[in-house]
Amino acid sequence: MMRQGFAATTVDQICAEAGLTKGSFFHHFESKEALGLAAMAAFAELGMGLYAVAWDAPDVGPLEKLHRLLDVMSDLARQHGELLTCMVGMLSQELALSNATVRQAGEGHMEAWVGAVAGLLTEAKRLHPPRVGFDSDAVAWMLYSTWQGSMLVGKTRQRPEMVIENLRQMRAYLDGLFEPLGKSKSKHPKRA
Amino acid sequence: MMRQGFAATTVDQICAEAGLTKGSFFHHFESKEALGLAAMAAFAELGMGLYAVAWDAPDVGPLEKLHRLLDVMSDLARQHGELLTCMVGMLSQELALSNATVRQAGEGHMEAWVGAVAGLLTEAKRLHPPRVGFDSDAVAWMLYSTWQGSMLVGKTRQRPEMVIENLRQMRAYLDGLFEPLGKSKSKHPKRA
DNA sequence: TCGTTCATACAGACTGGTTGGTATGTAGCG
DNA sequence: CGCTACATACCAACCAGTCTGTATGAACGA
Repeated sequence: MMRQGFAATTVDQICAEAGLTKGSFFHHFESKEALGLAAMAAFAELGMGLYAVAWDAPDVGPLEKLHRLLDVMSDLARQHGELLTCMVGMLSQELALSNATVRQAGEGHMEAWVGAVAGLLTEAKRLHPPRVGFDSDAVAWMLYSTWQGSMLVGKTRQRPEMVIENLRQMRAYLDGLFEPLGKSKSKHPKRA
Repeated sequence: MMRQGFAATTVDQICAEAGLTKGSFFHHFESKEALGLAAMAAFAELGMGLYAVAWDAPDVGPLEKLHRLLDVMSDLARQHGELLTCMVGMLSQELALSNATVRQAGEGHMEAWVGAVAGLLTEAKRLHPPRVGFDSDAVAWMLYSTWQGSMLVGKTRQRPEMVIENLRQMRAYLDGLFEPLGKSKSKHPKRA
């Protein structure tokens, strides 16, 4: 589904790759749509597990956690190269306007990521009062949108370096929110 | 295709909506894929026409042109609301990894937008030397990725306000590149 | 220990509707 | 006459989903 999209992926193909038959498929899944939802959920859980090593790190400040999150995302881009694709973004793009169930599921998975990041941003605001205020949710949605867009464009251009470069700029944007000027600029030296 | 994706949109459906028959369809298009490519090209041309009113404005500086471009994009988000979708992003997402022709076409359309924006950024750098240097192409790709991602996420959340808010933050990011601090902050007062 | 029961996990054949694409014909027009 | 723009009829392949059957194994009573 990540390679071909939802509609172009047939149940027969899935069964062949799984080494099972259609009878078995429809024993486990009520419909093809149900599998799509399950695939999204499984992918999201997998991803959240990876992200969690960043934001669940003990004895680490919220700003550092955000940087570690960007590290994880950069690693993903490096490891998966031209095949870096998000199941949630993929199925949402294809089905959001024609399938309300999938749309809501995608929205939910997105909210989970954004909720965690917004929490870190709010905590970071408390510890490092920024010069100009900002809305944690708005910034988190912005970061998520850029992340999704980067994977989409990076896939189309077959250029994972661009995704990493975009993440570098996200880092700069984030730092800019907390370090308006002059402050400890090299606190998080050239990562990613 | 923007509502359902490429694969889920049948030639019969297209013919019905166009008020024509299949015989006629395959007289004008060699295949369904050819229509997809044509749809992408038509959409890109339409979009570039809208963007052009920003970057082809006479007697206007490059930075102002960039801001007008963001104005155009905000207007698009406002006007199209929950249906704001890019044909290029849509078909690229679905087909980039399984259809090389569509992938290259999508890449080409993306490059056209990015090329124009990178040109403006380079010109702006000449006129308003930024405190820290940046790569025009990298920033342009970042902006485009965020634009694509915002449309994707905004569609999934059914929340066009988020797209507009993201564009606001893109504006701030852009300004931050040229106005490190203290300078004429309200040169482009609360637009978007 | 053994037979019975029953639910689960799977296989495989089948179907009715659909799909992209083709073959053929024709109306209109310069 | 010949070319373009369309229509009609048709097809073979395919698709999601169904139906029916079977192997396995746990639970249980005697």
